[in-house]
Formats: sequence, structure tokens, C-alpha cells
Amino acid sequence: MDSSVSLDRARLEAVARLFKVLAEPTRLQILHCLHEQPCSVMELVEKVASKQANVSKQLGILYEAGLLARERRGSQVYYSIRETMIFDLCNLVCNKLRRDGEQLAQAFRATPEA
Amino acid sequence: MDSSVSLDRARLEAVARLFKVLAEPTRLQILHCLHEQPCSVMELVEKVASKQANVSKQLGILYEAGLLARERRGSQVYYSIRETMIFDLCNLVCNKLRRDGEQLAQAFRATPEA
DNA sequence: CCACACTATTACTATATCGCCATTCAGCAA
DNA sequence: TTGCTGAATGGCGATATAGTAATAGTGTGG
Repeated sequence: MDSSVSLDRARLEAVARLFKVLAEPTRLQILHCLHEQPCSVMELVEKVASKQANVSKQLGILYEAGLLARERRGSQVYYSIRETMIFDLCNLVCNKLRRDGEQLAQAFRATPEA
Repeated sequence: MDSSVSLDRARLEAVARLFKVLAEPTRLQILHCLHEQPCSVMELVEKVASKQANVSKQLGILYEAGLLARERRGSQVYYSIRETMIFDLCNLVCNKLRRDGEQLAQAFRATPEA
């Protein structure tokens, strides 16, 4: 097995697929809201600036990816975080962006004018 | 400042943008190759099953995202990993996929027939 | 049953991007 | 300069998906 060469295309695609789920601001915002507390779809529609149809679709994508749990309560459906690992991912990315930002600020300070 | 509500759309988009860079199998494969050693573009073209133009483009995207370093050596350009954090990200995702896989296997074992 | 509220789905447009081909650019040697 | 190799860029077709409007499905109360 030449696992070191290609790492298996299928595996790479699986990893890429999960990153892709996180590669959308609206979905990240939904995750952020759910990090504080479980929410129904309509509650999320109010918190996120988006239509019901879109929120529902994005929730479906997050659910299919195994990131969310879903529970029916009467006529509402409550979603909650199932995979807390995603916040570790986001923190790593945020830290990198923060570092980049500081580096940029430093470069500006080093070059006062022109 | 209502940072808790929206977390700032710009910040969310920045995070999403970085995830998007990692959301492509070819780019992940390139990163995997560079994890072992710095490579020129042509070396990567051989290791990755893709044309020179595409590899060059993907390298550009990874470089612009601040994930790679670039160094000219004669007529070649050598790329190397600049942000090792990405492997932490990949490991987190891989572990999740592994867990999902095991869970699925267990479900199959629990339901032998039908 | 009916009316209503909440959620999911379908069909569509607009936009983005992967991968390719062809071309151009850059460095090196004869 | 010319020719050659390696790398980057512009244009194109095909594909994917975010967001929307309209519709369908589902549960609740009257």
C-alpha cells in the first residue's frame, strides 16, 4: 500500500468535504448561535440574517455532516451542537488570523510613512 | 458592541475563507506532500495527479492564504509549509471521521441481518 | 375537520471555482 | 540573441452551491 503517496483520494475528499461545510459564514454563524444554547429554526432565523428556507437548508447540511443533533418538540425542531470539536477548529483558525493581523499591524508600525 | 450576536460578519467571512482553502482534495494533497519536504512545482506535479497549471494555481491560493512559504532557487520555485497549525486542523477532522466510521461499523454489527 | 404556525423541499438564478489549454513570463546556458 | 526548462496567468466549459420564492409536509389547537 502506497499510503504515503496519495493518502487515499477518498480520505482526502472526506476531509475536504467537512472543511467545506465549515467554509460558509452563515453556517459558522449558526454554529456560533448554537454554541450558546439549542435553538429552534425560527429562533435561528431571527438571530441570523437569513430567510427560513435558507436556515433550514444550512441546518440540514450541518446535520448531515454529523455536526448537529436534532430534536422535535411539538411543531418545533430544536438543533444543538453534537460535535464540539468544531470549536477547536475555529479557535485554531481564529488564532492564526489574530497572529496574521498583529504581524500586519507591526509591519505598518515599522513603515510609518510611505 | 453586540459582538455576541453576530460575531462580526467580516470575522466570520475570514474564518470561512480559510476553511474554504482547505476544502479541496488537491490542495490537501499538496499540503500533505509538503509536510514531508519542501518541493518545487514540477516535483509536486509528479506527486499529485494534476497538470502544472493547476498545481501552480493551487499553490498560489495556499500561498495567498499564508499557509505556504515560497523560495526561488534558480529557475525553480520551492514551496514549504509556513503554518503547521493546518495539520492540527486535519488531525481533528481525521479523528472525527474515524470516530464516525467506528460508530457506523458498530451499528452494522448491532444489526446483523435485514 | 379546518386554520394556523413551524419546518422541509423543490425549482430557479446568480455566482464562484476547479481543471484544462494555450500563452506568457522568468531564469539559465550555449 | 536564441533555445530550453520551469512557473505563472488568462480564458473557457463544466460543475457546484448560496440564497430566494413558492410549495408541500407536519404538528397543534379550535
